[in-house]
Amino acid sequence: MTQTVLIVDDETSIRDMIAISLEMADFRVIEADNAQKALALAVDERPDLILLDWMMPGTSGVELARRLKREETTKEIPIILLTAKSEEDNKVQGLEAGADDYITKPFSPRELVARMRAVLRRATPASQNIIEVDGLSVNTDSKRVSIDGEPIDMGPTEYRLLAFFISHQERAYSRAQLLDQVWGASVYVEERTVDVHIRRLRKALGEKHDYLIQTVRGTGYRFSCQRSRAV
Amino acid sequence: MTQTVLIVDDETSIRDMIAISLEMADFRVIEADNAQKALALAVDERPDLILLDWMMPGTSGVELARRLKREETTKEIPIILLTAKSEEDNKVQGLEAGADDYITKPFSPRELVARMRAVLRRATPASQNIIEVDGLSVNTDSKRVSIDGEPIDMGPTEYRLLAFFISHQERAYSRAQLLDQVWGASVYVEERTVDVHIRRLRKALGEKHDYLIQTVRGTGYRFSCQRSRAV
DNA sequence: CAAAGTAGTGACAGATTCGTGACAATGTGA
DNA sequence: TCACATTGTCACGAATCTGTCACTACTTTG
Repeated sequence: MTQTVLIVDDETSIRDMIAISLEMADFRVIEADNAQKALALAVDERPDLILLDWMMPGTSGVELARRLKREETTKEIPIILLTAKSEEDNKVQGLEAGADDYITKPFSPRELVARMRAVLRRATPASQNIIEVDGLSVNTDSKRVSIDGEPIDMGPTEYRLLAFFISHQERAYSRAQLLDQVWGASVYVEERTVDVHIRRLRKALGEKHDYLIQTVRGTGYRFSCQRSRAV
Repeated sequence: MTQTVLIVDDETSIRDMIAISLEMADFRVIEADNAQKALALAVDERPDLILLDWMMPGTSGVELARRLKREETTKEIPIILLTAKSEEDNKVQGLEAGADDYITKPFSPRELVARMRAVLRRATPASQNIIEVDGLSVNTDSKRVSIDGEPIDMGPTEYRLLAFFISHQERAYSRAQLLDQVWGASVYVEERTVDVHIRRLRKALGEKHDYLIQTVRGTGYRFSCQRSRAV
């Protein structure tokens, strides 16, 4: 879950110093020395946060901030302005341009990281790893399953089974394969045990979604959102 | 609220001199004469600031600074480097290692205290950092927790646990991860200890809010304001 | 249709995991 | 020094999960 930060500053030495501090604080860092490149990188890489120098030759930091906040793809990314001036009107101007915070040079790495965390906390509800199929969503970060937005409970084994299935859809697995994948290769349990857990999983999914777990007679089970037609 | 300062220097005479100046300025002082002890003390005592000698036999001050900034439990503690050399590249090297300021020997006690106060002031950003969820608010500056405006009490560990959780919502953490994040990587306690502190935290939150700390069976715990539906 | 094979289902005992109160050790401040 | 708060550990019981079985329902085959 490393977060990426884009540093935009025309001075290499400043960029480097910041980059080192941030990498130590476990951020991934990408850099740009002008507005043009910054814009391109922001769109391409979708950083979690942008550090923007106020003074730059060509397009200024404020102008760039304004543009970033206009673009649909980048408008959600929080921006912190770096400024050498401490005048109040710069602050206002910066915040009006859409910056989320600003910090006055010189600043300590500590202070910078602290501000960044504050901004990130405010902004990001932490990106989550979610797989969704027909209203059924499995969140592997919170280890939670929800149907039409409502979280539902199930046993650990049922959860692992579902998590495996939802990331291996449209493929039939034998009971032995499921035991290997979900229980682990070193566990010895009866094959029919799989049936019981499949039953419990179907029950947890409820009538509207239990069709997702399909029986492949003579083979095993399959997860698929395509319903089969009876012959 | 007396603040604690850790002095790390291999020369007893220098340590003593600094210690006396600082105690007179109403700081509590703890000392270490090598990197090993310093690290241990930093983790145990969580000083508010660390004064670190650049030149020490064995692990150097820079190296120690780097380590301190890597550890989750100590990375927030500001560091001032003491150096006999005044070369510019040392300064850069020190700041790169994560130091917040540096001061060149010889220095006057007055100057030292002034710098320390400056760093400590910077360390506590004026902006109030408040995270609020369903009437529960955690102020990470005042380190206070309140429910519906009413301040509530809890132990330091419970506070750290809650502070971690509230800024890492909707994610399941194992007991080992929580120990790493909240207790620190170098602390060895039983995993079940987490359970006990979870219990204490839940108790402190009271019946209306203890649902926020959810058990993820077979895994660990999760902070979330979404209640699950039983099946 | 009968027989054989395959999957669904409910129940249950044992195993695991978690909640909880108690306690001793330690730290802290008066 | 004493009272008090905090912390980590433990032991016990409660809650939940798990694997297995027995039985039923259904499907395929001959």
